[in-house]
Amino acid sequence: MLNRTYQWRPIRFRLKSQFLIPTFSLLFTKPSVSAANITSDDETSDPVREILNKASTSKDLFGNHSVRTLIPTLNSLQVDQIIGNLGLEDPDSAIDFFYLLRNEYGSCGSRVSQFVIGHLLAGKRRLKELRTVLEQMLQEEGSGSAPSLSELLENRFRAWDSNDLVWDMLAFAYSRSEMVHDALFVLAKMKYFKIQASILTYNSLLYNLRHTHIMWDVYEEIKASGTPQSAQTNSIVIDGLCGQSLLQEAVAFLQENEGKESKPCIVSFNTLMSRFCKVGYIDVAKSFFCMMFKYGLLPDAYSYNILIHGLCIAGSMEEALELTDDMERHGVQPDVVTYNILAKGFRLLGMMSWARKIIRQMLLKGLNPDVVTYTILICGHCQAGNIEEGFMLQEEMLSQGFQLNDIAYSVLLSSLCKRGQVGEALRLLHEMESTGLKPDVITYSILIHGLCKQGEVQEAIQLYNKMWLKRIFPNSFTHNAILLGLSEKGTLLEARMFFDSLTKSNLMENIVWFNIMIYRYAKVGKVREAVQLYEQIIEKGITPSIVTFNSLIYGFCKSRKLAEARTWLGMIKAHGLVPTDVTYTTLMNALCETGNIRGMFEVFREMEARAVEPTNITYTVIIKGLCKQQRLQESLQLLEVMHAKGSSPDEITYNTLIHCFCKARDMGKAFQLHNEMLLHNLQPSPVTYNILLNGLCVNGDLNDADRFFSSLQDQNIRLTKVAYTTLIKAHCAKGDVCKADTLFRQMVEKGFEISITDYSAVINRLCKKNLTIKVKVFLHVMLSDGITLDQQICFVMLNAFRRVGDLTSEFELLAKMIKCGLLPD
DNA sequence: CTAGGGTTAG
Repeated sequence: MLNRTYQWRPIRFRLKSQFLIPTFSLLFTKPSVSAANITSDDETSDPVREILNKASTSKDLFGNHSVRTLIPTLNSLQVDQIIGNLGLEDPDSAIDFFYLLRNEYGSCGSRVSQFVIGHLLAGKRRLKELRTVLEQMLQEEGSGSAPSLSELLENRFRAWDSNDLVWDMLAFAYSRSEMVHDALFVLAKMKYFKIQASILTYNSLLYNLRHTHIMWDVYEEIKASGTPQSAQTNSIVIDGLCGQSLLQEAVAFLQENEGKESKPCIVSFNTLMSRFCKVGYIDVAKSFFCMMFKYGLLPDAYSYNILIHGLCIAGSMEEALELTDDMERHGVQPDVVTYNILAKGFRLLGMMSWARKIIRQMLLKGLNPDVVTYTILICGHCQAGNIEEGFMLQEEMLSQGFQLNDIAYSVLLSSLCKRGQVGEALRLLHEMESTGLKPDVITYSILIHGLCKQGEVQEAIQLYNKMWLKRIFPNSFTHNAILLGLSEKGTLLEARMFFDSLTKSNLMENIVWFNIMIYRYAKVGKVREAVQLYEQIIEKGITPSIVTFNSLIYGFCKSRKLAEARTWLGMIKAHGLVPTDVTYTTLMNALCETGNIRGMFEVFREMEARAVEPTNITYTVIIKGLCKQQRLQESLQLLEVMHAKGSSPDEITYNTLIHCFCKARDMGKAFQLHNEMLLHNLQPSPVTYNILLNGLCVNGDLNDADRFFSSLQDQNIRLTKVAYTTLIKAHCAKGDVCKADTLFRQMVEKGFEISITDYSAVINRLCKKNLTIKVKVFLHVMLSDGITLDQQICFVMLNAFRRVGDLTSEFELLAKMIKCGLLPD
């Protein structure tokens, strides 16, 4: 007590303050807090004296009306004076006064007052409150404040009772607020004053530093300081080691340190199991689960949930359900998390009816769905393409008093983007922002990817820049999207430049960037460049993925180097990877294209032998192969197989078959297949119509083709340029130039871009029929369209003019050709 | 220490 009053003595403080007012006033407002005790009355302002008087006479200080009216008039100095005095006389009242100020007037007094209260709380071992007071202080001070706060504690409070405890709590609060450097500064000060830090403080610091090697310094210091370790200490180290991908070391650490001094800790085991599940070693996790029993530990709900989660992610739902039963048998009740994990497992497998069954079970248990439950359901519906159901669930959530979080919004955004409704997605982003949610790097990446997929790379880059402005930093996913957009929309060179800048500026290079580039090179037939990138991957020690190899194989197939493509199939196995449905389908497609149907079936048999499930694309390729051999009945049978297997044929499957029947001059069956598409809710594409139109032109009456074409136009069905050129060519060939002319004009009016090929197609056919007058008309239109001639079409026309004896036109054309440099002389 | 969101290939 004496010591305490000594520090509070106004004499020393006043002396100092007389010289230091300018700087000190910042921290201490004005001289002594306890001045009221000692100094003459005129130095103590009236409200302070009045409140202190009331405090000594009345029991219920704060129920007193006149005190209540005085409080709002107090300034910071006066608050310090009251707290300082009350603190000496009546700590409880001081604390009450402090809370009253904070809760009802939103003021916390100066740092001095806060530290006074801190010491009083520490003295009464009200540690949680002490932590709150300090954490609030640190929120306001921010990082880098440790030196000034330490100085205050050192100069003004060192001799106070419980001062050691406040120091420790200050370090702890800094650590919890993730101001690690400040925490270390305070710890250093404490070491200097020989104040022992508590294990809680050490653990918190250890936790914050667990992903760095400094973790060991803290750990060594804990040992050196002789502070008794808590059960938590070791599990933090274990988690840290796992986080640094040192799983072996983590296990070794557990074996060395657990169960020797104290009972081993469940948390350590849980941490290890969770980490091993995450990297796919579920069997290892299971063995830890069993080991717990040997150590005399009973797994808790976390242990079960972690293992159930691991099983669900691996798709072993049966085992996951068994373990859930086990859990109940051992008297550990499955909780909301357990059911959410199971529901997610079924969702991942696309088994939404089972997921709903799980949720029903949960409801029967009297557990209420939470935001995560709803998010899983929304995700499941969206995944199945039913966004509308997703939005209905959003409504339900809101009516249940849940607010959608950023993850639920991301799920909805992502499925809108996948459907190509990026505009809708952007609208949803605004809705999200208006509810106060902050889109994060994932949300932005989804949108950027959506925009890039739609070819709106400029907009994507704008969003990318906006993200930077909001200090949300793009990650490799974001860059994937931009690279993808550039490679699809821009030139290959542009994409390569962006790719090079990515690989140069990023320490962690991403296999997906390489895969995107390799695929692009493969697609345009630049296998050499693709292989060069593959060599770079190997040189840099990056692990290639199955996509890398599939893209390379695709490249060799595109360049008709099938033997090499097969060699690369061997490389997949050499790298410990497994060929996928894409691998085999790519090869099968290439063999089919070259007419090697036997080879195609050989690959298919290998695929079956390796138990790789064929997809609808695989079946479509086989159908294409069968069609090539005119095995029409078999291809129709395969279509039935697809329906039966639930491997739904898509629009391309039908287009393949329709094309095949058109070629076989069976237009009836072709149209029947078209109707079947509609029955299966498959929207025929412009390609479907081109195939049918061409079929009618080649096999049937041109009038049928015309009628079909107009009916499509009447229904406002989207058609491509090919539909027009198909009909135009047919009319040219049959000699109805008038009709061809009309269609050509229509095509131009629709805004399609017309090239020399389109004119050449018409002119070629007209020339064949010696319809040179019409040729001249088309030539004129073409030239006025700004299209330049090429040598090939000129010679065709010259020959035609010569045949019909139109010398004038022949010379005119020759003159034009010389002007364009199409003739040597 | 457990549950919910984003990437490349035919």
